[in-house]
Amino acid sequence: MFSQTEENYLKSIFKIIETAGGTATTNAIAAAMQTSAASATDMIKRLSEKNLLTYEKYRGVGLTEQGTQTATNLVRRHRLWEVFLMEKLGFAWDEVHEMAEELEHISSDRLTERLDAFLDFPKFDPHGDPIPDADGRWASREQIPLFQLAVGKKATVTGVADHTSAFLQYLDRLGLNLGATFEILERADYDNSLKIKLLNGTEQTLSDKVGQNLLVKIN
Amino acid sequence: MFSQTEENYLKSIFKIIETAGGTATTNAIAAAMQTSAASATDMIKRLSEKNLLTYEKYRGVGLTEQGTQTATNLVRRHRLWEVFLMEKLGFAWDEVHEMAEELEHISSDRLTERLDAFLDFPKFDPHGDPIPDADGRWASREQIPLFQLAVGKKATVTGVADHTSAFLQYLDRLGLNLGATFEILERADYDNSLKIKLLNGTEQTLSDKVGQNLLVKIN
DNA sequence: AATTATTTTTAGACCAATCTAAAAATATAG
DNA sequence: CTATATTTTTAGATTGGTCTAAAAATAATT
Repeated sequence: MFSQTEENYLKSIFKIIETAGGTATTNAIAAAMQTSAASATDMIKRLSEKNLLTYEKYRGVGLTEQGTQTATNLVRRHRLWEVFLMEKLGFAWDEVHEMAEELEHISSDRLTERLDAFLDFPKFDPHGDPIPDADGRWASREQIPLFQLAVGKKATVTGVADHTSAFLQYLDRLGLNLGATFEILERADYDNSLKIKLLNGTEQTLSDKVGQNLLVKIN
Repeated sequence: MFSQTEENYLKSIFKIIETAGGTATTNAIAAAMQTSAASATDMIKRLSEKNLLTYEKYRGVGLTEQGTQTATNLVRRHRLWEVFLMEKLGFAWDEVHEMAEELEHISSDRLTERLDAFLDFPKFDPHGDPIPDADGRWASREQIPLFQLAVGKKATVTGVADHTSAFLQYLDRLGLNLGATFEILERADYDNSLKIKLLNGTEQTLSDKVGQNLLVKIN
């Protein structure tokens, strides 16, 4: 249907619009794809000719109905494969992204649906990000960044805002895997660092940066 | 490492040399890839520059050590994914080939090895074809075409020589899945057709063509 | 409002993979 | 051993995706 490159552009544009809102600029797209603005312009033209993007020169791009649908489906495939790689093949959560980047381009819808069933219709991937269903509907995740929580609250790790290996491995070392539960003991006003206590009794001090990027559910 | 096109050429060349023996001609390669001889020549040059093929103008091509290794690894991945698609996702044996054609290009060796373990290190794929191990060694399949069997013998289906959907679906209808056991009741000298009896008592008449393409193990 | 800076697009070139048409090498036939 | 047929290679063009450099449009500054 579409080339891998086209699909990757589409995913980047989808993400930009999702986070920045409104329209995606040529420069933002080029940066996300780690290429030149000239190349991005070329691809934007191609994708808008295929009715995946709405495009006005110098005014940025938006996604059409079909573009949104295609991008959503890519996200769905990517996250389902991530679940597969972790749950079934035993990979760690910082290893699965690259492989999923390749697997998401396998086009068969029947494969996607059977994989979904095989995995028991998961609603969230190993990073806590929601998996859209076959009709493109998203489960809302009731999660907030840790730093918004008050001292004394108990919380459970449900996801991350920073998907880098460095962060994920650091969390592993801290014992903060997906599903880990802890209590906030105190907050230092000086640098917004947090002291927490895990279920097994170990205490940890978390920087403001961790507090920003760790997503939790209040218990 | 290599492009999907390069990998597909390599696989075709591997298969040609495996069956025809010796060297693969430009025309044979072009036919297998459903393209022109000119395109095949181009790709042959590219692949021999990358040390995957031995090539002398007008004299056909052979595989280098590295070429054989790469092609074997592709066959390994393809067949492992076929096992996955059938055993874990429940696809029928005539549906899995196309999807495996895409999945085999996923490059991670760690993924291949974990998939192999997840599937319990299968030695044969759903069509009875052997799966080479990580070092490129093949399990020998002790299977012969049904037509070579004498009347009165009992046999078990272990594979097929014809991989078309038409044949596989026909076998399904006859009740001759992988692992099905039966006895040869009689052979008609006139057209080499065979009458067999399955374990559940049903009798079937098989044409010579089926006898040629159905691979079995003697019980 | 005029100048400067930034963003975006165009122009022209390149590489991988493909094609058609024609040329060169090899094989076959009389 | 020529003449013909077949196979293979070369030449030149095309498409998708990329690049650099330069031009055009928009935004920011004074």
